[in-house]
Amino acid sequence: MSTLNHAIRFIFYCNRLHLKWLHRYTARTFNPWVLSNDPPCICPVVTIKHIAQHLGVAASTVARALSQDTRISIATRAKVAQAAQELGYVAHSAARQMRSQRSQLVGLVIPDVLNGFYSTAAQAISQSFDEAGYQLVLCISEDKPEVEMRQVRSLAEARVDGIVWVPTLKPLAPTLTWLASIAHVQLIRKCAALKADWFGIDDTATTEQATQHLLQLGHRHIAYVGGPKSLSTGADRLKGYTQAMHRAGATIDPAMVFCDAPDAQHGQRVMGQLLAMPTPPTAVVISTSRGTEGALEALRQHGTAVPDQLSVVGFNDSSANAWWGPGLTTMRMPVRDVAIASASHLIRALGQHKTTATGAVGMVTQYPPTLVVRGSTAALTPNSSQRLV
Amino acid sequence: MSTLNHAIRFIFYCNRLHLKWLHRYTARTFNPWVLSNDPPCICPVVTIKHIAQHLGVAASTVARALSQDTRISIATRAKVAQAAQELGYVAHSAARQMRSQRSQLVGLVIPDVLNGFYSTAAQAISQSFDEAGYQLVLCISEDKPEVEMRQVRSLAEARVDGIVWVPTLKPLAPTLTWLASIAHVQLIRKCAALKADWFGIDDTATTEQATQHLLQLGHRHIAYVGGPKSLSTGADRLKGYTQAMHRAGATIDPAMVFCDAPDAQHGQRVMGQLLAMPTPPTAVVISTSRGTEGALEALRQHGTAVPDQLSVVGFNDSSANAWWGPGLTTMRMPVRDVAIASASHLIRALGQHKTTATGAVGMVTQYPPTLVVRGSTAALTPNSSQRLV
DNA sequence: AACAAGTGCGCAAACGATAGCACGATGATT
DNA sequence: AATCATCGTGCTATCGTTTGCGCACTTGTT
Repeated sequence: MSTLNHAIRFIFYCNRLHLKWLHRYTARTFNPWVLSNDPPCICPVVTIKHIAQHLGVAASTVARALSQDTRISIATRAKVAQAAQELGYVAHSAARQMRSQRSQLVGLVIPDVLNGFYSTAAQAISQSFDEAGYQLVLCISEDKPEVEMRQVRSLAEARVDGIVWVPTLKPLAPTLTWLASIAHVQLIRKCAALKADWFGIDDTATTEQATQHLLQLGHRHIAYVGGPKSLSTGADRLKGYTQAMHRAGATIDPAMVFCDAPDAQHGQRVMGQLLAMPTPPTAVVISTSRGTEGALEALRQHGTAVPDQLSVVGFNDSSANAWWGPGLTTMRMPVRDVAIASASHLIRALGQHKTTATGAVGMVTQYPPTLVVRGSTAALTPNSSQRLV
Repeated sequence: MSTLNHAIRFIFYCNRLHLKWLHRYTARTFNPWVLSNDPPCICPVVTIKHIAQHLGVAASTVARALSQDTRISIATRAKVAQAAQELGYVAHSAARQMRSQRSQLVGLVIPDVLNGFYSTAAQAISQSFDEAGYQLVLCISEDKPEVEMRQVRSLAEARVDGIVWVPTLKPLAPTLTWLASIAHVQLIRKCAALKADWFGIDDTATTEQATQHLLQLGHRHIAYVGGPKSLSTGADRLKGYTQAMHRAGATIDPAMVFCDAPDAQHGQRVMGQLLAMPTPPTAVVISTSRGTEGALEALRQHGTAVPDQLSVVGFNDSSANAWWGPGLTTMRMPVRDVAIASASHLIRALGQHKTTATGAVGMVTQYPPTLVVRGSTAALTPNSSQRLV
């Protein structure tokens, strides 16, 4: 039996060996801070552990001291603050995000930043979020759904807390899926496929006012140059024009209504077409920002007399519009107000730790536009009406 | 020996038992995924662990499959990809950043985005980084050093991989300290206090060309309206004006040289002062973008005849400049090219895992401006010279 | 039949900050 | 004097991902 005895002892030995192993293993697992003797220091960044070691306190104490936790004594807090300062500590937001589930990032998806309309919005939104302690991730979608999709995906991966979004023409399905899981507001344009709080302009009113203004001046042959109908802004602005015309009993010539890409090229080309017509319109309403630029260029090139030969209402007021020829009558929009409102709304929602922007998703906040009358519109004169005969 | 044999077998049995134990233990310790029975599911986000559980493989396998690691069989990779798709997996970049030490974020610090000069740069930089797979964190410093400092601090905390930076007038010391630890390039303006690669315009050449143009037209009494001398751009542009004047033997009247805030208000006010002088200049060089806007407004309000009464050279060409009065002669700058070059340079540096932007820090890349001559400048006529007598 | 090389995948250790729990020390209360 | 509340702090699990190491199994080679 001595052999068996030995064997049993051997078993116990094995047991202890394993336990030791286990112990060493777990011990190695949770305290691997070889901070004091670390020549292979690849990352020269100071962490709270360094501060903790420096002061001889625990890392958690440092963390709490830095976040002004009242449980930590004032004296300790001061010491930690000083050490952090001396050692050049810079917090690591990604690590913080891992636990707190909040990135303090928000995404802004806009089609274009050269367009004064959107750059104004971007500036205001940037300021609002900056003040609220959020960082802004800028995405320029160039109005391309694929680009927008990629960017929204990236924002989702970055776990942005919220998104301010100007939808493109036809957002792709994955875009909507990803967005649905993030707090977000829609800006300027509405996306019917995804219910969300919306902030924008009363687009119908813009063109309605402009058309009414021209009608009151006696014009009846009024052309319209706008964006695509599939865009909410395009449809609403067309509606404003149509409504005003119908109400005044004016007939709409379908050949004088253009809804296409909202860019300068389109504006320039269409204005060229209008001017080349056998019986051109006596007035024109343009309802896109870039389209206005193109149209003005076309008018300049053709040497058209404004407003004698043609009355023009442009879109999106800027100081440059005052310079153009006789001064451009335009629709001025409170873009800055809209942008600030949308940002504030999102910030408020985020402050309440809501994943969806509000309880009542689908809120609509609409700002009124103003018509700024300058020299490019005038009453229908015998001259211009004679041209039609 | 049969007893011993049994004992030995028993030992092995125990070993296996222990291993199993160890296995179970570690399994409980390190795999506490109560994923299947988790009613208290706070975070509804799918992680690689969920995918792993779904497929019955290890999380590491999923991670490798998603990153197209060749060690994982094609079949497994396909299964993982499909499961990720079905479950709606979205990677968590913060967690990735924790290990990889790369955030795929870059910061852009510019003074203003309403200024066409900077919005053009922002657009180009945004596109470049987007294509390279980086996300852009936009910071608008409003030319305020404190704001800039706070924003750079935040960028450092976000551990951005790089920064494109338009320095403010007098960057604060901490700003420079934090920036020094991050790969960055300076854009447009130089910051002497912090050596870094710089991309910008040949600022001296801008005003030199403009002034030469006016001198060739016969002007001698040429005023200058620019930005502050403490800004590298302000100093260089003033230098260009001075050099051209000296070379032509023209005397510079200190009362006609204005270097102050580069905003529209200053431009408008100074232009008003110039026009009110007993012997006003016959020509003026304006070397800031916003200053030009203000000056044009002043000229419009005063009803000054341009170029008969006064020749004007503006700054930063835009389509609006062509509309203004007789067309504005301006200095056109390849802002887009500069911006793209700076972004590409930073992207290249980041690709080489460099912490500082390049080996040879302090590289200077300068692009030439072009003078676009329009109607706002004309030869000195007897009329305008008589006014001086 | 034994051995070497290769393939496919699992384990667990990080990354840095934070929060829950616990523990010792002090002072206050019964 | 014993118990309890309070205060200041420490320990460690956790977030989701990546990666080095290593095991098990398969195939090719002597």
